[in-house]
Amino acid sequence: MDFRKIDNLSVDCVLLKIENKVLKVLLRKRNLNLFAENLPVVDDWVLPGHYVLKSNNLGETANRVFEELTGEKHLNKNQFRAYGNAARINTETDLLWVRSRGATTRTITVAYYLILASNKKLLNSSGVEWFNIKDLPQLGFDHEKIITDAFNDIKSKINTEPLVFNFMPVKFTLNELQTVFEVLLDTELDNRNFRKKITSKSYIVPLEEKRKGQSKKPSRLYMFSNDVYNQIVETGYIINI
Amino acid sequence: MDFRKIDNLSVDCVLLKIENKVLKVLLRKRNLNLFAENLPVVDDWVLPGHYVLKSNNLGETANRVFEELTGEKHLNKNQFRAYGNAARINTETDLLWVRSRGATTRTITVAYYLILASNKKLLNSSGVEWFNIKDLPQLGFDHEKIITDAFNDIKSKINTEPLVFNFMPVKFTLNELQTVFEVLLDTELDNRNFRKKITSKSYIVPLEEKRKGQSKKPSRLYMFSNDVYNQIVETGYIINI
DNA sequence: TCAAAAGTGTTGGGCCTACACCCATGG
DNA sequence: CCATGGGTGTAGGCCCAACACTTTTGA
Repeated sequence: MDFRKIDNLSVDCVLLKIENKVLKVLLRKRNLNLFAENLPVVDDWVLPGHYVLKSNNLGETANRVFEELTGEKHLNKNQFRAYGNAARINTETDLLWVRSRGATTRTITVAYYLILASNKKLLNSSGVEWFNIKDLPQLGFDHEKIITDAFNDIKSKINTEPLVFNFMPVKFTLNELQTVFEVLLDTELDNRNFRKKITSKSYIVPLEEKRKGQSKKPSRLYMFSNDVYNQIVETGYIINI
Repeated sequence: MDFRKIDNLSVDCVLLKIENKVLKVLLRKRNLNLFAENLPVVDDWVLPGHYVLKSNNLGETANRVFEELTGEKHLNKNQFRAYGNAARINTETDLLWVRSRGATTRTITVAYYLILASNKKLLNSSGVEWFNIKDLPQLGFDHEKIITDAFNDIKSKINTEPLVFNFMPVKFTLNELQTVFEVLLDTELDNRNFRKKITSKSYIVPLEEKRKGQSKKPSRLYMFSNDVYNQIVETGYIINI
């Protein structure tokens, strides 16, 4: 195992979750005081990421970012684009920051998005915060574009890949699932029609269990079965909202 | 302009075209004789690519590969994935090859696909050859996987993005377009239904012109209008074969 | 005149949309 | 007993798939 980092290669992660009908991105505070006067020279937000170690794969690097934040392994992660323009790092603050890290100013970053279920909590949330994707703070580098690209990729895949279920806890209600679609697509859906479509899919399995307490009337729980989905997908079946 | 290359970063290009109802990939002969006996140590095929120069963007590097082969600029190109596993270069031949080039054995490659119209000819085709994507020769590195990934990406986008038209000359007949869909999706389509769908799209514009000579009966030519498409796309319109 | 590809319409069924009220429970 | 979110059925229309023959020309 070689723990030295490749000084021009990093992985950035767009962690996403839906909470209270809002799509949120996790950002890390970037802060650097160069002068005694305590004037922050760099004071904005960036995506969580890591330089890639000599012995690590790209995906392993994304896993590591995720583990440090959540304490958990194994996750759906999607690589969606690499960013490596020569002038990608060009503002004074970005250059300052990169140099302070002993990295090169021509850094390639490979971007992943990782979707968290709404009930997941972060293990370590110091220096890190969830932001509404429609109301982002000042971001460093080209990270605003990276977030936009991630969101667009997700939207483009939502009808053909079972991505949505990553936003869900293992057991979920149909109304919760509908909300996820509505938030991601930014529309309203007809509840009766939605239920018909969803319950017609063999890979969305109704459980005996009902959830009590959340609302007045108990609601039936469903789960997504990857096993069943993988059988079906061969014949071109998709979710079509 | 800094012409030194970044020794751990390359761009590989999957050039694709459809010819005689066959989807073809362009490969470059890889050949290296290390010993006087003239035994070829490396003798297989790889994707055309380049190391990235310090002053070049990733996309510019893809453009350069394309220009050297076709003599033309400006092209639709799609970045679809980066490959950077630590053990990505691991066979004896691949290691030998990379070292002979003075590059590092931990190289990240960013992959693009570029689609050529069926009537386009290569400017410089020495050391390079078109192969049926279903019948590839011995390939170096992980280039077989890269080609598979490219193909899957195209298939996944074919119904939602106007990718197919890149396989077409500017002016084309409906039957030619149908063939492209059939080759890419590996199915047969009903000619009457296909024509109805296609001619219902305002961005596929019939021309006055007819093509003579190719077949007995002259056939009407159509063109794809990006202008019109861009207007329409906002309202969620797509090609739906 | 015939071979070869271009081009053309209709019908039945399935699927999708639109739409309003009752149910089960907690407070 | 009432407030709250959970849950249900139908009818009309649109779209899609299935299907076979005529047209135009070159040879």
